[in-house]
Amino acid sequence: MSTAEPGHTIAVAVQTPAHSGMGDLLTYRSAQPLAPGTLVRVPLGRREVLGVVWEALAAPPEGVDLRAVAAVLDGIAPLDAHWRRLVNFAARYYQRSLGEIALMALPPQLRDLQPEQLARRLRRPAPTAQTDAAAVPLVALSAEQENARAQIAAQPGPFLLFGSTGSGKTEVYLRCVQAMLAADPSAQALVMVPEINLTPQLEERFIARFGATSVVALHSGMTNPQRLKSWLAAHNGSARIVLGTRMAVFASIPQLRLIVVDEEHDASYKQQEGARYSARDLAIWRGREQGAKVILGSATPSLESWYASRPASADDPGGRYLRLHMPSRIGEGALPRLRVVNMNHQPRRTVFSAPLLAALQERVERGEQCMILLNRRGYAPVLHCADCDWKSDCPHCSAHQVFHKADRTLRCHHCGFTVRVPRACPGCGSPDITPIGKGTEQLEEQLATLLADVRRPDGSPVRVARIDADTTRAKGALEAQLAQVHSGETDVLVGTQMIAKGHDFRRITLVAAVQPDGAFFSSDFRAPERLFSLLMQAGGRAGRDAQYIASQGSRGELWLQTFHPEHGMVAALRQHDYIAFAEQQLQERRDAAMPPFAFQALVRADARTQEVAQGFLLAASDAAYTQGLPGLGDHVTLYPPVPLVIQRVANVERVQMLLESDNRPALQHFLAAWQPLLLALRNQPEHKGLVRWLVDVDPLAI
DNA sequence: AGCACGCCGACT
DNA sequence: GTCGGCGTGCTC
Repeated sequence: MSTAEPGHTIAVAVQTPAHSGMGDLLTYRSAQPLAPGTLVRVPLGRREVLGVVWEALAAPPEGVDLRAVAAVLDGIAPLDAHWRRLVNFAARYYQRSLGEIALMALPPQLRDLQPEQLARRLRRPAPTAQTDAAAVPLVALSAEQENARAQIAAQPGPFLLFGSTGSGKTEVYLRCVQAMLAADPSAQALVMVPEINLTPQLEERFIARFGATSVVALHSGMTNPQRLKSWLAAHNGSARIVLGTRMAVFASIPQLRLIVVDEEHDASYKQQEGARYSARDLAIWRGREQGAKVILGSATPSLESWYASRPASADDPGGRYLRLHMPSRIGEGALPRLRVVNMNHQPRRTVFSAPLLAALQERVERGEQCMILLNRRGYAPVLHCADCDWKSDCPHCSAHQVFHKADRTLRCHHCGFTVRVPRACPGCGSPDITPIGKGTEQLEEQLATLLADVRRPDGSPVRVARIDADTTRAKGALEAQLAQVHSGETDVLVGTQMIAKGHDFRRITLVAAVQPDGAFFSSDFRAPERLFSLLMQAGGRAGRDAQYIASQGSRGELWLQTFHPEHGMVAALRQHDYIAFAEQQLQERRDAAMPPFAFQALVRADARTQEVAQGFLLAASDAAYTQGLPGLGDHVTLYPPVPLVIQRVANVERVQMLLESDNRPALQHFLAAWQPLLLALRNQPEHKGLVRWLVDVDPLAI
């Protein structure tokens, strides 16, 4: 077809397959010059795809027959250099192609809209505002809040807003956004929360303060048309405030001046599939690049952020962040008291110890609410045959199928494989098959029995409810169930950690973790950090309504049932002392040369057999040594491949290899140089059974 | 990743 | 005789 026709040669980012061996950018020709950032539709094979013009090339590359750009989406202003630099950085840092990140960052509906359809969409008049900013009189800030606000106004940041649950961090965010919007009539703000569930309540608060026209939300729970609409409003500047989950960090926000990352320690900010980016870390990078202040907020910061915000001392210039501390609870609500039950002194197999049961009963009789936490869905994690030792193993995974009593199924939580519960043992026919261990379903059932005779103040029987991923599968189910708790209909709420996050249950005065011990001695070095954060957050739920609690003459309590009451974390929890806990954890990390004192990446291979997966990583390791890749041996350490904790999922064997470095750029250089070697290996016949391989930079768990 | 082409089994 | 199974190969 075409030869050296006149026209312009342009490089376009399209969604090329991550490891197809194609370059980042494909080259096309265009009759008109096209500015970088312009959205175009280009032919790719037999289809036509969305692309982003990345740069104009002086000359077409040798030996490729260029095809012409099919259409230009000129109704949308080109993406600016800030956005393109963010995409470029994320692609390099997380070892993905430019096109993959660029397309991931755009609203999905743009991919399948023809220019005419888009033009029609853009002509549609924007609905006029239903809600104006309410003239709500502002409550006065506490001295701590005022100090934080003033520091954020005066300093460049980034800031770590370290404020306990109930210290009023959200009000500080609101004031900072308000000040920034007032100072600059075109300025925009980005506010991120870890989970979709938390966006509605945040949206409500921001709309009440700033009006519905200035606020848009961006998260995966929205429909594609909604997402497009929000994205366009952020892109053209009509939305002053963008609220969203981690994906919002990639929104085009040309006049971005402030970024808030609430609950910055939360693991949800790290994407766990595809491009494994950290929205919190990208927010820091984006803020610096685009000249926006960044506020990270948490009651239990990640150790990374805690370390990065350490104050300067005689022999240490201090961290890159400015730490702002707000230790007090608004309304003088006392922090909950910690109650520890030593399970070594309880009868074996006790689930609810006598003292905890008595406390629950007492609270219910007083009309108060309780919350029981257990991180395991279902009735029991495994079924077992007493005669032949059969266990309900998933045939496709190296994991047990979980017994769900409600619908009489055995379900694998890793691949979804579900069967009906057998009447007799599939191994030997014995009828003596019994559930081992406890899940939330069973706790709910047992509590209902144990508290059957307990009466609420009005004489009605106790009501036990459960909230977990199983009870909230249907759309709107979570909201409905939360509303039941708020209305006081529920006395005792059993659930997984999803009930501990962010939801304000004002009348809960007791929170109990019945089996937290797993995390004390987990192989995952971040498990203690996560448990501490969860318990502090959950404990913060207990007794937020200070007046109510005072009127009852009681105090919020956090109960722990543990076989290890001497564990250091227990003491730190008792004192509500995040600082002591963090310092102790940091010391351990420093001694073991772990993050934040070292930088990590994982390379994982998925294959049909364990041998192929291992073989691929061994070959990758060998290749790195024979090629003498930069940094290997002095700055970068390669560890031997090991199977994942759950070795096989859906009949795919999974092996991973840890890389560690004392220097972030060195690790980056190494990974970039390694990538082409991995690609070449993949095509060798001895690695035929390889399903995929992936790189996880700054992994959360190893 | 899509989406083709390509060469072998049970249906209108 | 076709509809369709998923093996493998390509996309500026």
